Amino acid sequence: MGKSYKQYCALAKTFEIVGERWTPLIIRELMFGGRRFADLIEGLPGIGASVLASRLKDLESRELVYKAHLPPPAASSIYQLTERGASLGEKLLCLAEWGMELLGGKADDEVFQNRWILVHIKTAMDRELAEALSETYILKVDEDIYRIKVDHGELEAAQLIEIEKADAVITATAAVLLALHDNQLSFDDVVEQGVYKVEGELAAGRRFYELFIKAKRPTSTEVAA
Amino acid sequence: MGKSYKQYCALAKTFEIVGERWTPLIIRELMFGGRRFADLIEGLPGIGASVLASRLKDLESRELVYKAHLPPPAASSIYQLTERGASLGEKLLCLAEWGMELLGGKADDEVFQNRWILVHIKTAMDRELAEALSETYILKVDEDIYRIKVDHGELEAAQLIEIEKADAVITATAAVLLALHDNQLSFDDVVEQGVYKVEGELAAGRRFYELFIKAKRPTSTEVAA
DNA sequence: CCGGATCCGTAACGATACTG
DNA sequence: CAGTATCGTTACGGATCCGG
Repeated sequence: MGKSYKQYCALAKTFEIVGERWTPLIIRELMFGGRRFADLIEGLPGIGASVLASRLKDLESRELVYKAHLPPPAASSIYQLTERGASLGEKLLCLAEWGMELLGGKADDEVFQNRWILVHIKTAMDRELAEALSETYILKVDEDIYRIKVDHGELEAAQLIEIEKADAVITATAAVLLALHDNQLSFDDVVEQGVYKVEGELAAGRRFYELFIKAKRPTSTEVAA
Repeated sequence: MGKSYKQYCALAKTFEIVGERWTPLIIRELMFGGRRFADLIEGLPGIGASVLASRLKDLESRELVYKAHLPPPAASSIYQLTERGASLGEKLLCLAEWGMELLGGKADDEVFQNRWILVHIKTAMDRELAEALSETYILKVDEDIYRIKVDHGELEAAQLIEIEKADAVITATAAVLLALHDNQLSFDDVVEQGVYKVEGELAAGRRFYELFIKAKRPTSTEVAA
């Protein structure tokens, strides 16, 4: 695969793996559950099938990813993170946190997939607020359903097939969530307009917003001041 | 520069910068003080001058690095991290922490530079131990001198021109420090053999070892069990 | 349809040489 | 010392094709 840096340095060794094009994004895609080859192709627009195959082989050989052969009648196989691979994923979120400021409003030529909201949620969580909480939310974005569970600062997020019970079920479109995060809409407005629906406790729905969506970075008006 | 992923995702945006070959290592090189073009070439064996120039331009344009023109008679200029660049460096250390396990003993074809000990120290620090401490160490490795200051969990590390006073001055070769970290030598042995010299408080010299050098990962015997 | 392998044109990289 | 210029080699992106 890529050339080694030939340096006795932990940072260099890590970036021999994760510094190759697409590799960190492949790990991101696998962070919230196993995915098939075709799913990955779809989630990574622009990647070539040959590059993906090659990256997956490399990650398998390093035991960061393994291929699980589903029993018939599925007749398909999915790629999953090993425990070590998942621990790398957590570290990648450190960098995502740094990159949060690079994210202004979404440009027209940029792709966004609902699933990435979970990345956002895991990195943007207000840890101070989360310390005092123990709550489970269901988030419905378009056709996708996610479970987000906070337990005294610990966060668990996953994609679901069907709705489970939770302290609050929140329904919104990706556009609304992004606009909320970018401070283009206020929480009260979206609730009032019915585009951020909360079933269950309304206060829990607000806590979800405070925890995960509300921008922690300066708004454009604050920057101007 | 490198092609954009065209994804509205903080992780993708970050890796458009730091995912290019050499870029994370350039930031590593700048983490402990400004360096000249030629210094960088020397610290990054294998990089081409054209690639380095191009990476530095990119980092400058993103305001992660700036070029400081030293006043005459220095007649030279150095590259430095901006504050934002330094904050990225801190995040990179998260990944270095993950990669620590990839570091076995040093291979013969691998390069090692004394300065990287500071990377190691910043990522390997035993945080629990550090919480209770407030101490400054001088580390002399071959011709290089470093100041490492711990203050209740906060760590500050820099390269020095000359020795300052500190709680302990430790003198050792890089080979000894690496062998210590790899558990090939014990602390008591190296002190007794005089290859890990401590001026000042001996106990402080031992704390330095416990804090920064002692391997936190399983030894080969523990793995076998 | 899924999971690739193969081929091909283009862009990035590494090494060396050259310049202010 | 601080780069730029050139050139051969490698990696990537896109398309096509193939076996299960």
